[in-house]
Amino acid sequence: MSSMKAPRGTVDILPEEAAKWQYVETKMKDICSRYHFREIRTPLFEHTEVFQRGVGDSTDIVQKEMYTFEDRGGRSLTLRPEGTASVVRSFVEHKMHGNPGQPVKLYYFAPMFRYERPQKGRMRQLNQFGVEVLGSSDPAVDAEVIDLAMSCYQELGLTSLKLVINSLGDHESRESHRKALVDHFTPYKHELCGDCQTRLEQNPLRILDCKTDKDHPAMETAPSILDHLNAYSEEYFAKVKNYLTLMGIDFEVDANLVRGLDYYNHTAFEIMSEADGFGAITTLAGGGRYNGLTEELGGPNTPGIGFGMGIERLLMALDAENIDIPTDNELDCFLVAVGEEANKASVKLMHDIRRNGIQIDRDYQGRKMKAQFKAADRNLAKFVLILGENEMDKQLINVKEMKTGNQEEVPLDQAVAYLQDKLSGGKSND
RNA sequence: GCGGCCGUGGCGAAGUGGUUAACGCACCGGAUUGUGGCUCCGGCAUGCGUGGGUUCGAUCCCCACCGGUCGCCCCA
Repeated sequence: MSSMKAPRGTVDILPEEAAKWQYVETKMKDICSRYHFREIRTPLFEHTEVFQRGVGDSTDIVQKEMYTFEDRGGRSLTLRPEGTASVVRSFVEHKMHGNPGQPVKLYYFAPMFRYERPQKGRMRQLNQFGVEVLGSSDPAVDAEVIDLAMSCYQELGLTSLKLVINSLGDHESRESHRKALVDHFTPYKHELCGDCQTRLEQNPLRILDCKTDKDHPAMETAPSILDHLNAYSEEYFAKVKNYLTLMGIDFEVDANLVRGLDYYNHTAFEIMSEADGFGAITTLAGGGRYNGLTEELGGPNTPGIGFGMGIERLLMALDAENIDIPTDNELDCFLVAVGEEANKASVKLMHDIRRNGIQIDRDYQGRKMKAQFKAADRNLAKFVLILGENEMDKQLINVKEMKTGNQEEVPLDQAVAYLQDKLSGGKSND
């Protein structure tokens, strides 16, 4: 019984909900087209090593959240937990650095899998929309990617948004900062939480992100990455901020924003919802620059930047801000057939109507006319076509416009043309 | 992985240690031989997440497990 339910942390997206997904996807794709990004579809799973190297061994994702399995050939495979590693692997594999149009601007719409305890806004199968730009280290690209993400939310009507950005600097800056962090926190090592004691050695940057130790006095005086940026990194960050300002995009700099994945450097950003009642989880999207990741995955040194955006969280945010997604539930026509002859004729008639671009459905329960009309009403049919014995005798159909209640007799062989006229006329009059 | 709360028909929701498990919505049928609403009548859980235990007897008590939910960690 219970094994016949959707696995923990997964959900079925039923038709009513799926309509919203379609709307959102259409909007994203339209925006991507305007920013000249093209879609890429990579496999649902990869060799485990792609994520170990791409996402980073020290990350929570790799350490405890991956769906890893062995296939019949003994290969270790993993359901993708995030999008960037797969896209970069594909970029390297297909040598896209040699493609004519550089940089390569890609987007994807794909399910991700993470083995976690489910809660509001956190699923084991989640869906992300994301983009990646490979082949440019122009800060204008960083700004463009952030702008694209903000456009997605804003064009859907969201307003309670907060954009937070930071710079993690280049390798030299990070090393300098790392040393400073280790020097700073080592004296307090025994006062920090267990995770942070480990982080002190593996990735001291992430101590700044710790919620457990956030009130520790040493946190306040911790060296900021922003004080360790070298000239190049500082200028880079300044340009990104300047471009955002030029576009009128509000942001907040948070020196403690470090992001969970190992591959980030320079620009890191997060977009959060500030809507009431959004729950404990507020991050809608996160991303950043990952120069060096291509080399990690065996390709030539190619700069890159991208973000991932949770669709479930986006829909939650729309809900929290009471934004209704327009869904067209109306049905052009519903056919009411009574009698065996009419039943037979309706099969052919519906076929013709559909081939001519008009929607039509009918009753298949053998119900009486009244019940069929009820069904037509429930399905929000604009027109009901009535085909009974009387109509069959005269080779015509009765067409009733539900909104007005008007009913007309139409010769059977003119039904399609009549409906086309009525339906197009109705649209242009609205 | 840790903690709180929860688990009764398609949905919402009463309920009690002992054989009719309320009610509302939805759905189906009838009153209405071919027309959407309303009204009225009728139908709709051999079952109370699963498995054990306590008991003469459990949906109701206990335990475990599963699932949901909210929060922690972390993230989308």
